[in-house]
Amino acid sequence: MSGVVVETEAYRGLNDPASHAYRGKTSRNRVMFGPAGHAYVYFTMGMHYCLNVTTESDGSPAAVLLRAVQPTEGIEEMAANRGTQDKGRLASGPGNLTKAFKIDRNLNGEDITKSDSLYFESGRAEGAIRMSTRVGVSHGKERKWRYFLAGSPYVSKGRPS
DNA sequence: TTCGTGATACCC
DNA sequence: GGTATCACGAAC
Repeated sequence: MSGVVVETEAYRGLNDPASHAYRGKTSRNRVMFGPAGHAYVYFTMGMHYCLNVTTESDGSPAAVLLRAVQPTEGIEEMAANRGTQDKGRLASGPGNLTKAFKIDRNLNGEDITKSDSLYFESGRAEGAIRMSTRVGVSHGKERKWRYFLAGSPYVSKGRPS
């Protein structure tokens, strides 16, 4: 299975009230404090996993949340995982994304620079990248740290310009 | 719009 | 020990 990332959000620990790392290191967010290039997978809202990739150096908590992916390979498998045929929504939203790709806590802390099961390739989607405020965040709205591919049907619902 | 859902973190 | 909060999604 693979796809093109079309929507992300940035979280930078200290001084970012929306970040899990804002209140310091905990057992849950510890991988955010580690070196860059690791997967941070957490369970939230009682039913959703979210996939992040850590950035910055060891001791500096920061991560990028992957919010939406445009599926390219393994679409049938993702559809089966999601229980829907709606191609435009297979991975549109953090919870949907992890479900489509079967991502769970087994991948928490995975080194994506070495892993065979989860990794990224360089490249860039066609189209304009736009920024907006992050979704579902009550504080820190002055930071427009949500990035998405303009006009893509694969980004999650609610597309402020 | 509303409601389900459960881990986490923080308050006793 | 209890409980308020939450980087959400699906159904209505």
